[in-house]
Amino acid sequence: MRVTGFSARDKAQRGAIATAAPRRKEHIRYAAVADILLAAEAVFARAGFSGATMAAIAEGAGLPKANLHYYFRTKAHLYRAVLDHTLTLWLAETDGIRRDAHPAAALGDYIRAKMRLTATHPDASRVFANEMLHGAPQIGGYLRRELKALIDEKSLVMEHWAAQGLMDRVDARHLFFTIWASTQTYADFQPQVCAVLGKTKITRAEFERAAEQLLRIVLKGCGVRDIQ
Amino acid sequence: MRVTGFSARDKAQRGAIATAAPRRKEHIRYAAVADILLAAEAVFARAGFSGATMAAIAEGAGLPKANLHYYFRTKAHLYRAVLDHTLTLWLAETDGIRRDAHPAAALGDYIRAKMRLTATHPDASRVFANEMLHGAPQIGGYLRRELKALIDEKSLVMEHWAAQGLMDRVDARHLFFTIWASTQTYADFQPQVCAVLGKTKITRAEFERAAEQLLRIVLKGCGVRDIQ
DNA sequence: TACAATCCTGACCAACCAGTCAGTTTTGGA
DNA sequence: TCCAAAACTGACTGGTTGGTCAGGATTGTA
Repeated sequence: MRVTGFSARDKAQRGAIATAAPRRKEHIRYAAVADILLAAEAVFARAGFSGATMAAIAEGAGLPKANLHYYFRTKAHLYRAVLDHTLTLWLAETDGIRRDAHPAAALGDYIRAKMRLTATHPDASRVFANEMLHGAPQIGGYLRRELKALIDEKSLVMEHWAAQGLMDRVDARHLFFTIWASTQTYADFQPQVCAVLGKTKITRAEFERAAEQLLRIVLKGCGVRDIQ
Repeated sequence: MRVTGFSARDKAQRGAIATAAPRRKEHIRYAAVADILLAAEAVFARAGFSGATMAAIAEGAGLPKANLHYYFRTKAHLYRAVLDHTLTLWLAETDGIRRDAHPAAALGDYIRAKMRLTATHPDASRVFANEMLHGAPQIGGYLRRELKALIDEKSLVMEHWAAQGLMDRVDARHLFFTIWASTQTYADFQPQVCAVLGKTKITRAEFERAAEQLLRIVLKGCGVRDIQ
């Protein structure tokens, strides 16, 4: 997913995204780019854009710093590539929310999927959160276009469900904010969660526990009827 | 509230906190420190610790940079002062959650208060979020001590309410995570909220709308009985 | 008014860091 | 094996920024 409309001619982007291209040493590029993106995600997640250093990312990827600049011209280019990668994860999982589904199943699956995503990709969540906190300079346009359109559409679905008597009439937009915030907090605010739970890490079981309670509260709170 | 245990002898701290002290030019110091903290909060909120520059804060406060260093020895000291200031806001508002209150009123008031705090102090929320994202290096101890103790206590209150049949048996810790996340998201993820709502800023009315829906979903979702 | 404590500031410096570049090594097709 | 494209790298640079400092200005009390 390209959301930034940035540097279509960037070497690394081309290598990472184009699938049909002159074969040759593509696997080298592909592997290097993957390593760099992985290391960059971790560093950007913890330090934000300004706090991250190319040296730290290079060390994480096990490469000399100059090599990063061979694949990604600037730190900003690398950051945008990480963001793009992150956003591909974000929009997914809403497919189940459609008119012909039952809200209990659709919303339940969505919440579970969101929580699973948070558990498996916490750094992606943190990169996204950092970008938000800084005013979303890179992805503002994407949010106003693609995301807004998606949620507008899902709002209609929920209105339809309400009209059918399958659930209460709720503001779908604010409901999404609640679900997003309540799941992502387990990545973004992990230190707080761990501190309050008295643990050093959030276990798989704890994630499931969190998902089940959130799901129960949201479904019951929105008056979602059980599947008959 | 001093949570960092840092530099008790720091001039600015002493000036800003001690109330009984040799009178003299204290008002000058007090006013300057207040200006600096205000400007610093705004800059740290948007840029994080690394992205914030002393020059930007100085400009925001209308002071030369060297003057900042007169009141706060280092950027780190200033940051901790801002965090301390932020945390005084955080722990408040839970007073209403006690055994002899009714959960409908207590939880309702708490959610409204949290949302109001988010609306009036968005930058405080963002500074806090930044600190979390960076692994809470400064306030980890505070979270593990004061915050954990507080939530442990509130958990007992909710268990009591459940035993009385006033609400369902829920995991109070995860419920707090949900409430915190769902309110603070309107500050921390403001760009996303604005984008989805198709607005440029979140109005007072929209905040109330958000609070009321969250409150309704949480209370109904937790099976809180209406006040008879 | 004297004067000491406090407040204020321009100019400067050392550290850090993104980005460059010239030159070397590796790769794989012909 | 040859060779051109691609991959790689150590060393360097210019700009930014946190922090210092010497000295000047204000303040309020005695």
